[in-house]
Amino acid sequence: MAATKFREIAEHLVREITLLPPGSRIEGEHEVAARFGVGRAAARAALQELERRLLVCRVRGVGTFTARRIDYLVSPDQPPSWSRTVRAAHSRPRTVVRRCETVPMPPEVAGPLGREPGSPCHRLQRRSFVDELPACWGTEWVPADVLPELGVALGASDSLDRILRESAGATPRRAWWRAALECASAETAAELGSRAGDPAWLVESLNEDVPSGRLLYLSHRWLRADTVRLVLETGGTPGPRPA
Amino acid sequence: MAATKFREIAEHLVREITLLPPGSRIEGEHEVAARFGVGRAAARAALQELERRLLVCRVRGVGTFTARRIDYLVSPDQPPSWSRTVRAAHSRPRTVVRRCETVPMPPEVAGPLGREPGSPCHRLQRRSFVDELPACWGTEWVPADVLPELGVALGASDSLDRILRESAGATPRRAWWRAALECASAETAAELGSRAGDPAWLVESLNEDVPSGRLLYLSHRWLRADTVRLVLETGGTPGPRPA
DNA sequence: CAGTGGTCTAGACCACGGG
DNA sequence: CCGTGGTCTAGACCACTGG
Repeated sequence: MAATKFREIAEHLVREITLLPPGSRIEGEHEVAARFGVGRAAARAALQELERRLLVCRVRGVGTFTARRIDYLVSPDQPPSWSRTVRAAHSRPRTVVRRCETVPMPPEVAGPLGREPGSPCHRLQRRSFVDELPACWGTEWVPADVLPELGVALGASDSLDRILRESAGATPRRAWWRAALECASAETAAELGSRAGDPAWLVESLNEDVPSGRLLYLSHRWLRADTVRLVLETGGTPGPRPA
Repeated sequence: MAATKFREIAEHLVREITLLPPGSRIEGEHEVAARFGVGRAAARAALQELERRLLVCRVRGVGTFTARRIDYLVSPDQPPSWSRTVRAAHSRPRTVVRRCETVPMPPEVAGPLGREPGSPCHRLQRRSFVDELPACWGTEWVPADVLPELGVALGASDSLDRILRESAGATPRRAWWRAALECASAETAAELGSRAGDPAWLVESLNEDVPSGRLLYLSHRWLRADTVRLVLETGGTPGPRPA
């Protein structure tokens, strides 16, 4: 099966590390090379193989660690909330506001949101973390009529979902979304703390208030594929539905 | 920006190959090493960087070529047809039946399809190609009451969508689906002609007949991420909808 | 058969992060 | 400062593909 040295080493290491909890430190390149009696290139190839399979995370100057990766379910049935989704995966969420400014709504945003182009709108740029590791970055467009004092509310909570529930009396839900896996541009990679060309999700979503159907905000976010295992699902359950 | 040799070479090559049509042959490792006056490891790293960004495709014993990658839109508004979707991307589709047998419907299939467990059902295993490159593999479960003679119909056409339209008088549409990006198991990778651990999409979908709402079949397919750029979208247009 | 990418050695120097 | 992973050389042999 694995006729090469580095694959045999990789298979050996897989069996060892699958037992360990996420974030555990494992052997580095030099140690693997010494333990298996191979050159550093072979040891390196083995660890890169594990990295490619998203089983380990390697950081220069620090070491090699078993991967932390969370499941992130995007569905109309799930609330569009970073903090809730991350906590559901037993990890710690955090979101940091990078910019929040009120601007005239651009036409490409006004169209989906059903507002007048040029009407006042909050442009919110944020980064989100899983266990303090950068995982998500993007922009939300919130019409001012939804919540005039968004900037003030962000001082009290970093969850947009929570703010809209508590300060705007809304119940957000994903009304429409689109997702694709891309290769990160240099700019996107910089925000995500990854490298240009690394795989990243682009998730666009339009969110509405459940009871009223009023459109609340438009979201445009990048997620690191090595940190977030995205699962995308249409609403409802797979099965016979009423006519 | 790119302080290393291999990144500079990679950037240089990116500018050259973005002008070329897909499938064009480009320089190999030895040529790149000679042209840029570096060792083979640096040349190799540069070409691997392009491969990681899905810009080139490398085959041992053959050479390095600019990538062919098609857009594959999964949406309730798009027909669930491999051949239609691939042709829409200006490529040649082909599907090969590996197995087609009539079996009692397993419970996990009967549930979503709203049939009795154990009722007769076609279990259809197929591989699909883009421009003769393996790209997709999976299973479809078609209740026998939808089309008793599925095996016969497959002799005339390799498109399940077309068969259902012409022989069963149905208009298939995706009623529900779920998608996630996984690392291929050894078995899946073998069917896709890729390597274990390579990224692959798992797309499950439940398809119905548009006018009647009758559930037609359940699909469970793997797609090579380096061949298919999957875009997943909910139905409808992003914008204000009628109440 | 010649040419391709895949693997591997035995070195070397470097950039980075933490104590 | 030391250890980490990142880069790189100059070789070598191999497996695979195509003509």
